[in-house]
Order: sequence, then C-alpha cells, then structure tokens
Amino acid sequence: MQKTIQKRTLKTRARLFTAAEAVIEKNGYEALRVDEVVQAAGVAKGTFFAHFRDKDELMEILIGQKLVACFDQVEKGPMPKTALEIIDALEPIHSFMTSERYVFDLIIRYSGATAIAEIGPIAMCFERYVRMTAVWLESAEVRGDVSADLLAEGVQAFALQSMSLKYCALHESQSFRDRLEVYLNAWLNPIVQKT
Amino acid sequence: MQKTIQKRTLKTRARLFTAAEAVIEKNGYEALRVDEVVQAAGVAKGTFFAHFRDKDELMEILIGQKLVACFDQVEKGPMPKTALEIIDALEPIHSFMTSERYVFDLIIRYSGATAIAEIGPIAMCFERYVRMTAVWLESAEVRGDVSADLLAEGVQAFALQSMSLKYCALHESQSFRDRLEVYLNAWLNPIVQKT
DNA sequence: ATCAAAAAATGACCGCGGTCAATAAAAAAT
DNA sequence: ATTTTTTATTGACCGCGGTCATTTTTTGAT
Repeated sequence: MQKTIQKRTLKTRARLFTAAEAVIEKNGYEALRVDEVVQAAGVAKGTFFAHFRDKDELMEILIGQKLVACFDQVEKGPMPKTALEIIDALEPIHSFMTSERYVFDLIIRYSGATAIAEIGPIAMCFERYVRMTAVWLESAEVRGDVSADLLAEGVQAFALQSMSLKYCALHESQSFRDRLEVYLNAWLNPIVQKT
Repeated sequence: MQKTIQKRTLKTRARLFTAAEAVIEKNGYEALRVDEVVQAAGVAKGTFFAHFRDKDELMEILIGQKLVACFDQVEKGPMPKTALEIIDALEPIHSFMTSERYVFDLIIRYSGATAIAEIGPIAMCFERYVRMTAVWLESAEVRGDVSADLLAEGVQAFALQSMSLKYCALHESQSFRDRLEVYLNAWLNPIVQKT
C-alpha cells in the first residue's frame, strides 16, 4: 500500500492556506467563505475538500496555529506565582480565544478529541493549557491539599466560565478579569477554619 | 400601533411544534430538517420562518422546555446537603444536557443572553441552575469563606467542564460522575492548613 | 354586506457547504 | 518512449437553511 504525495499537492495546499489567511485578514474568521478562498487560491471547489474534510477543519488548523503562537509567547514569560499573576500570564491566550464570538464557539466545539487517534490542534492546546498551568501551580503560593493537575483543570474550567459570561448580556457588568480573579482566589487560596 | 394576533397564527404555531416534536421523537434533535417539519405540519416553508427567526430558535425553545421539566423534577426532590448529594440531585439535568452531542453544543451556544432584552429559555435555565444550587449551598456542609452564589457558579463551571470532557476521547477513562465528584470535593470542601 | 387595511401564508429563489463521476497530471512499470 | 496505475483536480450538482415579493385570509370601519 503506497501513497506517494506529489509535490503539486503541497503547493496547492500552501496556496489554499495563504488564500485563507488573506481572506481572514480582511474580514475576520466568521465571514470566510470557501468559494472566496478557492477563487483566491485559483483552484476548483472540489480541490478544497480534497485537502480538508470540511470548512471547520481548515478553521481548526488556522485557529490552532494562532493559539500555539499565544502559548509560545506565554511560556517565554516568567513563571507566575500568584492567582493574579497567573491571570495576567494567561491573558494573551484568553484574549485570542475571545477575540471573535465565532472563534470562541469553534474552539469550544473542538476542545475535545473526537477520537484518540486524531487529536486536533485545538484539543492539543487544551491539554497544553492544563500541563503548563499545572507546572506553574507546582511552585506557586496556593493550597496544597489537592494536586497541581486538579488545580490546573479548575483554572481552565473557571477561565472558560468567565469567557462564556463575557458573551452573556446578563453578566456584562463585571469584567472578565475581575470575574476570573474572584474565581481563582476562591479556588486556589481558600480560607477555611478547621472544624 | 396595533398588532392583532389572529387565532389562526396560534393554530399554525401549535402544529409546527407538534410536528417538530414528532420528528425529534423519531430521529433525535440533530436529524431534524425544517422541510420535514413543515411538510408534517402541512404548511409552507416560509411560514416556518414567520414563526421562528431560524431553526435554532425552534430548537432552543424545544430543548429549553425539556430542560425546564428537568429542573422542575429536581426541585421536587429533597435538598442535598453534601457534594455527593448535590451531584446526584443534579443528575437529571446533566443527563439531558449530554443526551446528544448536538443538544449539548446548542445549549452551550445559547447559555448566554445575547441581549438583556431577550433572555432565551436556555439562558434562563443557566440562571436557574445557579440560583437553585446557591440555595442548596446556603445550608449545606460546605466551606463558608465565600458566598453561596460564588460556590454555585463554581459548581456550574465544574459541571460544564465534566460534561465537555465526556465528549473528549482523551479523558473517557474517568466517568462524568467520578470526575465531578473530585472537582466538587476540592471546590466545596477544601482542607487547608492555616499558615 | 362591502371595502380598505393589516396580518399571515406561500413557494420560487438564493447562498453556501459539501459530493462525486469524469478528467487531467504525475509516477511507476514495461 | 509508451503504457499502465496511482494521485490530484475539476465543476456540475445536491441538500438544506433562509429570504422576499406576491397572494390569501382576517379584521375592522363604513
């Protein structure tokens, strides 16, 4: 069973990516139309779907790339030690995730791997989010009664909750940052009187 | 500015609902097609969109109805006192929310009110989730350093996180219930040594 | 009862994502 | 160099959600 990939294929694929990025640059993610991309790339519509399962797959790749860049940037910075520092450290990631409603929805939808075989780029970022945060929490000034991994998953849960509420008119009085700060203080530094 | 609603309107609307429910009963939510509904209801396609902004609006209403029924059932039961009892009490709600991938995605997408003016049925359920849980937590055996409202929002965040992971192949080893139990124990009953 | 105005229903039509049998181009076999 | 086989590309076509000018029905005024 051979499967030689022609170099023509790579060229076509590259042109599709370039075209898609240009289209997004102009009008954002939501407004992207497959027809516009293939026209800009100078290929037929069918070719698009020979390279990507569906429009979402292209989107997942492109958004995943940007997300990875955000993570790289965040990991270059210094290790945060407190809840507030963690929030600030994660800011570039959260900022991109909520840059467009369409982007946020797509990220949520693809945050889980459908099959173990194929973990998509966004699902990988969600894994990375927890791993990275867990490392921070390992040596941060936080509660020690539960594992850093568990704490990290909680941080993710609260960050997602805060981002969701950002799109909710009922809660727009409080800013994303303030809300997440309240959550994380309560999650990472509970003050409990022993009974 | 008058706007008399004819009783014909209500009849048509009712027929659309009945037809939609029948269609869903047969093949589930995801497979519903507007064409199938209007045919079953014996009306033209345009009529559908005179009654509902789009297909999602109908779905939101139907799924919202079911959700409300779940809440009513849950509120009939006894007040849970512990993390575990809370998980069990909420089970009917979580169960319906994850009954179909399509249903879960739609619920997430409409969990926030787009505009304050029109709070959709699902957004109302999300409010109700927190209100109800907060009342429970008011008199439950849980930490007292933060408000019951905040604790309730956390419960919601962790429940959503657990549900999301249910659809993630990378985390399917742990069951929804076990995962949520770990989260809620850490959230509601932290054990911290005073420094 | 008659007629004008408001409300509701209609269905041909459009946009856009996605398919697939036919065709072209490249690689391998001769 | 020629044929065969594999791989890529094409574009007409389809499904389905959603629109809108036109028609039908209802209502309220005379």
